[in-house]
Amino acid sequence: MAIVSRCRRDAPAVPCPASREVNVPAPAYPETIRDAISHALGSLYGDGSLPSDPAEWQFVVERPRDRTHGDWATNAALVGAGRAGMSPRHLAALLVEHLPEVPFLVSAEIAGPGFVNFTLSGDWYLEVLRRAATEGPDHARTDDGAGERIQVEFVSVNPNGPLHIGHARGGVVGDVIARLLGYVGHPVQREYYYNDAGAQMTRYAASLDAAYRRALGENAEIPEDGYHGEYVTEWGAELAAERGDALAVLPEGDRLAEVLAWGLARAMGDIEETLAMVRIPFDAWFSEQTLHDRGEVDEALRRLEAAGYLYREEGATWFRSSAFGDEKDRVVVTSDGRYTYIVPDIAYHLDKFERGFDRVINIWGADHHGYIPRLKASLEALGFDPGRLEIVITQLVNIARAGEPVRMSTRAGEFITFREVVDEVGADAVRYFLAAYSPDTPITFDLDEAKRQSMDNPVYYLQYAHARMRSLEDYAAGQGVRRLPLADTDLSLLVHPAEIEVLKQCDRLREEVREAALRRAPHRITAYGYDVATAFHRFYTDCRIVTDDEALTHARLWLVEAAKSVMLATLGLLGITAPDRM
RNA sequence: GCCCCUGUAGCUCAGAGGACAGAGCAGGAGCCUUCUAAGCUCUUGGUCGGGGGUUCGAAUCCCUCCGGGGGCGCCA
Repeated sequence: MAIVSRCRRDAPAVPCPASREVNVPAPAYPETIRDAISHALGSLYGDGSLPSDPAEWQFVVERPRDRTHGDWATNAALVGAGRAGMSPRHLAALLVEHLPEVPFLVSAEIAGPGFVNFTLSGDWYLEVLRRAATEGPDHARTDDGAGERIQVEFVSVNPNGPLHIGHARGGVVGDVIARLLGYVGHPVQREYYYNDAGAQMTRYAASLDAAYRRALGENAEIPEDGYHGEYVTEWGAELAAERGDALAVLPEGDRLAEVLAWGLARAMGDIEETLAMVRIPFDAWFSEQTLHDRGEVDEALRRLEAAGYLYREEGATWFRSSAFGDEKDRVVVTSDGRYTYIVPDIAYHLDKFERGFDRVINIWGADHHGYIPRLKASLEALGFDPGRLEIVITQLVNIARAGEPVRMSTRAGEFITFREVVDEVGADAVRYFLAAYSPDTPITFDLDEAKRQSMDNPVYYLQYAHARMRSLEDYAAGQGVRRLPLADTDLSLLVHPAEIEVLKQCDRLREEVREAALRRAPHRITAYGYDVATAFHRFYTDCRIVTDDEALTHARLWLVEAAKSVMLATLGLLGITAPDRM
């Protein structure tokens, strides 16, 4: 049936009167259009109009950049023209003629070099409203990821000091990615891996021990290669205040073990607390020590050996990672018999896959990117598909004050802690800022600027939209307006361009989340939230919601309800609070 | 030297092969006796770092050159 091709070119941009149909199942866009195109191409192939099977054509159905081109567009005719042996526009015409009837679709027009632009009826947007308003913030969830169990491992900072802003970026990016993956249906586990067993912890203990003894009045020096941050001094004093000289009198080995245990708990406590301040939850905290205790570290090495990828040279044991694309082989056992850090890391990743995750996503800082090839090499050597391990690299976060960069180094100790940043700027603003840029983009967080411009911060723009929605509810209630049931509301009264624009933005939620999840791109959601807020603020300015016109008031209140559910979904995915008033 | 990221409006950044390259901020001009002006409208501003190539079509993919950031230990 070719009915759609005969639709008027000047089809009204505003909705037609609301359909009185009650139980029309809502199709999913753009999938429905894609199916219709495939169907049309199939029948063209079937009747001999196409020389080859179009089933393999890689066409897309996407939003046209220019809004006047309609709601959806496809490049199918451009993609297939070559193989069909006809001009794109001619193929597009055939395609349009063979399109089956599609609910809510009012026109399919050929445009430009051979695009087909699709326009949906206003009824579709009322369908969007109904769904969003009645089902709440979860209305756009999908089951795309139902078959793929994913673990997101992030932050994973060693427990030997406070978190800094770079760690925080990984935290926010990982957290939002996990939320996105969950929204599109993946079973997701969020895990924090901490190294409580290595040389760094020994150094940390020695540093803390020195600070502790200094606090007791002893003449102790923090080792050259130790940790020199202010917090070490503070925590040493804390330990002294808590335990007095009870540890100082122990033999050195026992004392250091005690200090290490205390310091580990102190650092982990600080880290957990800081993460809680910015609403970054974890399902599991995985200790490296447990891998040693269960023999998994030895086992990992044994399996590499059994696979034939270990050899001895210059007194050390090497892993032939270069056989899997790494630039050179790596030492796994040092000449004095100690494992290098990669061994427990290999054991850890084996453990992950043996726990049944189909995919493992690690969020790492840019300074670890060189480590990816050897880790993937180890998985491949042990028979795992390295493609199941995915590393998201976040570029650096620089801190600045009044435009002056602040240089930071954990070991040198000169750094501003994440906790301080949160105290200064607030959890919502920090989360927004850290989520708003592509992980590939280095960012500079200027504290003075963040404070000075806090009222211009886009996060408030989003939150303000929500606060307005809530305040409208309260105002309506105060005027004695009780929203009618949706079925008794005449949504066809919603014809103002600003109203339609709100619904069009609401309609984007599902596809935006899908794309952001697929691309591991939290920043798409901050941008989308901004668009929703813009549409809403404009609607608020252009249309008075609560008026003497009762029917229109009810319709608009339902529109507000739909927008609120989309805004809540967006803020929820970003982990940003939705204030009732500002 | 090798590897990764990056170069788009004055500034900060979106844009994973499509139509006329977008947004915020900054600059200019306006909008509050009515539901929150933390808001809204209009507007100025571009050799997508340079050069080749692939393609019907390139900011996007490939090569090369130039600039910026980061990483390259028997440290984690």
